Amino acid sequence: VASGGIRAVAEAADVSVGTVSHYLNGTSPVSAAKSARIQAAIDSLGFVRNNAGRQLRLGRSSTIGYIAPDVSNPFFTTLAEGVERRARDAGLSVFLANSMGDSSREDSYLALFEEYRVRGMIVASAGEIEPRLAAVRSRGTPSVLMGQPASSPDQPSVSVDDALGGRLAAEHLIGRGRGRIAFVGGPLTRSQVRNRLEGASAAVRESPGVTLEVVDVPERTISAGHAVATALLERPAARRPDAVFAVNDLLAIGIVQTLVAGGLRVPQEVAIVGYDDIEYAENAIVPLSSVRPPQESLGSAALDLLLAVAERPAAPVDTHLVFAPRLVERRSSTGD
Amino acid sequence: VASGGIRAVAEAADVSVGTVSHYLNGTSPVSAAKSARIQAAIDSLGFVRNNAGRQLRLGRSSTIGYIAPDVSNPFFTTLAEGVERRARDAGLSVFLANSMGDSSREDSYLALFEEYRVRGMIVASAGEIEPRLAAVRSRGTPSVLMGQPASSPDQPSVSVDDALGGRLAAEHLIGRGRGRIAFVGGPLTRSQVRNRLEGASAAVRESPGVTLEVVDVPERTISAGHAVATALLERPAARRPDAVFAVNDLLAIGIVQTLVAGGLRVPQEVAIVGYDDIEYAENAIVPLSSVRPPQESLGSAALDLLLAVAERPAAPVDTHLVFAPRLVERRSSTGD
DNA sequence: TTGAAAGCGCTAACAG
DNA sequence: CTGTTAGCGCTTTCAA
Repeated sequence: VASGGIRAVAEAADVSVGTVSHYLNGTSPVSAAKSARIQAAIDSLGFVRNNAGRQLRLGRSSTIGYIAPDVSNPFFTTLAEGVERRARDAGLSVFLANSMGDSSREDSYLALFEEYRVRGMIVASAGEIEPRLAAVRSRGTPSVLMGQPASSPDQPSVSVDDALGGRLAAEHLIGRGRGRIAFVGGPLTRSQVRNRLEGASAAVRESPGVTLEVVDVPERTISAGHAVATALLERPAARRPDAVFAVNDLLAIGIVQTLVAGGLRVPQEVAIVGYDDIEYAENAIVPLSSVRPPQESLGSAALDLLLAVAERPAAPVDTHLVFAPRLVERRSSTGD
Repeated sequence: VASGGIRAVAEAADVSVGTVSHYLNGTSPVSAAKSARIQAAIDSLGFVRNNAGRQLRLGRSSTIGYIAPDVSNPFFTTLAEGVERRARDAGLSVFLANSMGDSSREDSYLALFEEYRVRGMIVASAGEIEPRLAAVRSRGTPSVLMGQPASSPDQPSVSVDDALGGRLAAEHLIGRGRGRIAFVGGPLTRSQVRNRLEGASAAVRESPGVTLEVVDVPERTISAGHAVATALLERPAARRPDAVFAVNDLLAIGIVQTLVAGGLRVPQEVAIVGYDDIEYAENAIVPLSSVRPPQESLGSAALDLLLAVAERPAAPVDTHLVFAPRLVERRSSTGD
């Protein structure tokens, strides 16, 4: 059964509370005899340091908050691992919160972390969150926006060069001789989607004779991919694209599955490139070529940036980090 | 920029700290005039309630901790959603921690949540964690073990009847006329794996003429499934099983993919049943039959149980909840 | 090395 | 309705 705090320990060990604190934190040397007595008291009392008291006194916590829109997307999990690893090195802990893409949940976790006085937050959001982060920042809690470049210079962010990613995908397909490319993705209100399309578009523009068709989809799931591919199969062969660039891997996987099931050969008749390089990409029926953001680096970079701005709020460092993705070539686009 | 606490607000609004506290918590009515002044002060000062002070005073927090071994497994995420939904109804928040299957991380989050004095924890662990939970419990923090039935009567747990799940899968395959079943999974040190096998085994034992082969695998991933299926394809047709029961869906998906790619017809030549019914199961090349635990209920039941034992530590309630899974039939086992 | 004591921000009991 | 006040458990000067 739980018992008193540091005071009870002090009494049981017949020392002062200050000494117990020093023993606990190594703030100042404690004699061997007293150390032993203190430890014995801790064990027999089942003492656990109360973080509320500690944090109240210290004025700050050593926890950072990470808000992800969709914990079930492997992409965000990989990021979280990078964040955690680096946090651990810095002696910090990470609390995860799952906003499920819902902005009211996002808000309530933002508020919760603020009340907990976390050292800072890392926020991956699908929506318009900068104003909220600005408010939080003005009250003293720093944050790093993850996944999209911040528009305000005061808001640190870590993101991926999606236009470059789109360009890499398109250039690769064009380089393999494809001339009728379909871009599958949406909605274009998302900057990530828009930028990937723009990059692909630029590459196509520079290649005479190559066309780019846009297939807008509301969701980026495997089933959405099935639907798109079903429609593609119904077209006469001449009007079908000979290459597909899907805005994420789930879509791409759905497309590949349905095309193959429908008798089309991938990549001979239709080559496919996805985006994110999630674990399932490598293990799809036809291993999927994919644009790969440097997921591990993103997470640790976000934490480093957060620490940097937390130390010196008037940040002289460059606070808008953009990482370059690279293309991972697999059979879905190179196996012919 | 952040500023003082409740006292600064009181001064700015020209009221007492008690009144501010009452305003904040609705503990006692506050006149309209003062309410307005207080709110104005809060806004202009950017005041945010300090949880450390609050919690120190209250003596307990309204947060619960959830430790998952693998946030990227959709199964645990679905559980987490159930937990969160119910927590929200009860006015509680949930902090997620990702142990990545590593028991030292598990330990450090356990300790962290304990220092934070969470109302309780929900712990999904792959390993031997009961002794640790017992220690934590003896110091005053209640917990619910998720995914495996606790062996101690004092440790509340929420789990799935895996033996029943195994039985359902096997009976279904036998009922469809299959006689040579392969159980693919491992390691048998995991109780979940062992129980699923036992259930299947019992069903086979009751069906004369039916055989059950065990294919032990160290991992339960898509690639492990690929490896198993590759080996299966190399066997002469007569020595191949006519049905496969895979201990989870990732394995099953890998197996289906490789078999189909190898020219075998699923389910005509080999029928397949998986376990967990993750989202990808429904969207596999051949939609996968799968044993489905009641994921939504599991999460909310765990939270309810936690609250129940937190209220009355000498629990008269039944603290070992076991849920029955059901079989979801899809084409991989019924499409012939 | 050790002890004594102040005070972090907040809530709730009590008195008005 | 509102103000005063006593701690919640901890760290950290400051002296000894």
